[in-house]
Amino acid sequence: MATQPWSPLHPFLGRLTRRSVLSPTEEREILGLPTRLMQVAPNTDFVRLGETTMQAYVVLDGLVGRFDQNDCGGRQITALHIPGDMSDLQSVVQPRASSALQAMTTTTLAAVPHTALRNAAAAFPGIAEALWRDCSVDAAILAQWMVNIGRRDARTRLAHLICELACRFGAAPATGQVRFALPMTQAQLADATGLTPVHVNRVIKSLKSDGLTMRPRTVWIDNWKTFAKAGEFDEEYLQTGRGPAHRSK
Amino acid sequence: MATQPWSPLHPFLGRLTRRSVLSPTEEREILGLPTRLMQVAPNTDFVRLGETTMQAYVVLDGLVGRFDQNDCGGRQITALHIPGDMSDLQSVVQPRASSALQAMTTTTLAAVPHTALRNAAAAFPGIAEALWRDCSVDAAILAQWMVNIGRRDARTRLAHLICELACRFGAAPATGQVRFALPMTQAQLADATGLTPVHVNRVIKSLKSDGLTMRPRTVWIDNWKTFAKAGEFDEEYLQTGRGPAHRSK
DNA sequence: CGGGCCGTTGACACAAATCAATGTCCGTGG
DNA sequence: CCACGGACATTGATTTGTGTCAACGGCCCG
Repeated sequence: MATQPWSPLHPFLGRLTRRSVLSPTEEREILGLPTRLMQVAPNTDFVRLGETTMQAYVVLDGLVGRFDQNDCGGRQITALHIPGDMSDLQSVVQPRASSALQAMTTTTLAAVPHTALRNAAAAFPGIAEALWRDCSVDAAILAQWMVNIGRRDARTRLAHLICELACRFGAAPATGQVRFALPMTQAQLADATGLTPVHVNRVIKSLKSDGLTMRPRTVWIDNWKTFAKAGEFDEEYLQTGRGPAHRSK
Repeated sequence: MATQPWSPLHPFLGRLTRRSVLSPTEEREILGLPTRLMQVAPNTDFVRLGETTMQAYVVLDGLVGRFDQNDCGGRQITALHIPGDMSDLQSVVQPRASSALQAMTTTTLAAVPHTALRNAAAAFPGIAEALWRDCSVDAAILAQWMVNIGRRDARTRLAHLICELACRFGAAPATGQVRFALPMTQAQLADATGLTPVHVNRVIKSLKSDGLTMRPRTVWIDNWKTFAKAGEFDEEYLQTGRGPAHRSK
């Protein structure tokens, strides 16, 4: 890997190889995918509902939310994408966007054309499988969010979301203390949890008793184990450990 | 197609080709996949949480639910699979089950080994893409359910679910009247909507004023358009129309 | 005939939404 | 440098949708 060429897609490759086994050729193929870098201002959609896209977007820096709404304008965030994530992977097989993608802070993206991804997937079964697996992990996260929203009270719900983000950001959940940057407003947290901004505020206050401190852009957790229990959190579903090497022969 | 051999997987092929374009060879490949037929009694899990599976299951008859739970035993159904669906497609790339699969009525399944699916996907890029696309539509449905649970009140929520099922069952949403069989108890509807059985009951009664009648195993809707409005339902996300033929060259 | 599952209904409790202010920070422009 | 405005956070009072508890009824099936 010392001789790998530089590519903006390194974080993305890292995300893939954390879960899937790729051959050196396949890794080179990923890093060699054509990209177009772009920067997006906070609170602006870069994919709009119903739009047909020709590319998928790797998040390099910042935070991206997938936004859906009901008919009365109620917003629901159905996914959050952090650096390394391909925020629109499914658009490769489903180019018409069924929800909007919005940068939640100043965000740097690498756009990768669908054609390039599709050709890579067709030529290298290992890549196809890795991409498919990544979609599938996203779906597992979605299912957890559903349990969260459908069957947990506001306190547990918010704690669970924060735990998930702590894990995904790799904020050392082994140690007692956890601290990470989270560039989300309380209103955005409300949109992600199906709550009200006001109630999110109250819940945050209430979670102080479980060792949570939130300042504008940072999260502080006194004791990971305690707090994870408050959020009924079990990181299993994040598939942090790389699955067995399912290589098609 | 008149000369196609008989296969229990015809319904599954139909599901795939409604959304993806497959070559005749690829279609034959799908139909030729090895299967093992099995019948499952009502309310029994055929995939348990945490289990590692070696096959995926096509629903041939009946109804399958994907069950998750919180730590207090609250159940949440995160997906429903009707005949033609591959109920566990993601297990191909993620064999460790992150939720349980339960037959909700007497259900007939066709088990297809992962190895066969993976080999087919590796040999035929069109098949890989079709499978990937199907996973992706499931994810879109999941996202809609999240909006449903997170941002709609109980009435709208239940109406939306019923509309979705009506569409997926192909219950002629063009005409005014709709009628279809739905083998779910009110408690199961509650698990799917994040509500309480008692409240589901009340909401059903309330939805009578929008032309809904539910008898034990059948749903009756007087006027589809009226009722769809009550459920804020727009079938777009079900991807009923087949997407453009994204064939990798 | 009896027992269990499911649907139905009522009274009541409570979590979260709603409404409405006020406070704090921060960038911008006078 | 200070005044202003806007975005966010915070707090209180009040309402309401949904959950909870408990009982009863119908129906099927053994």
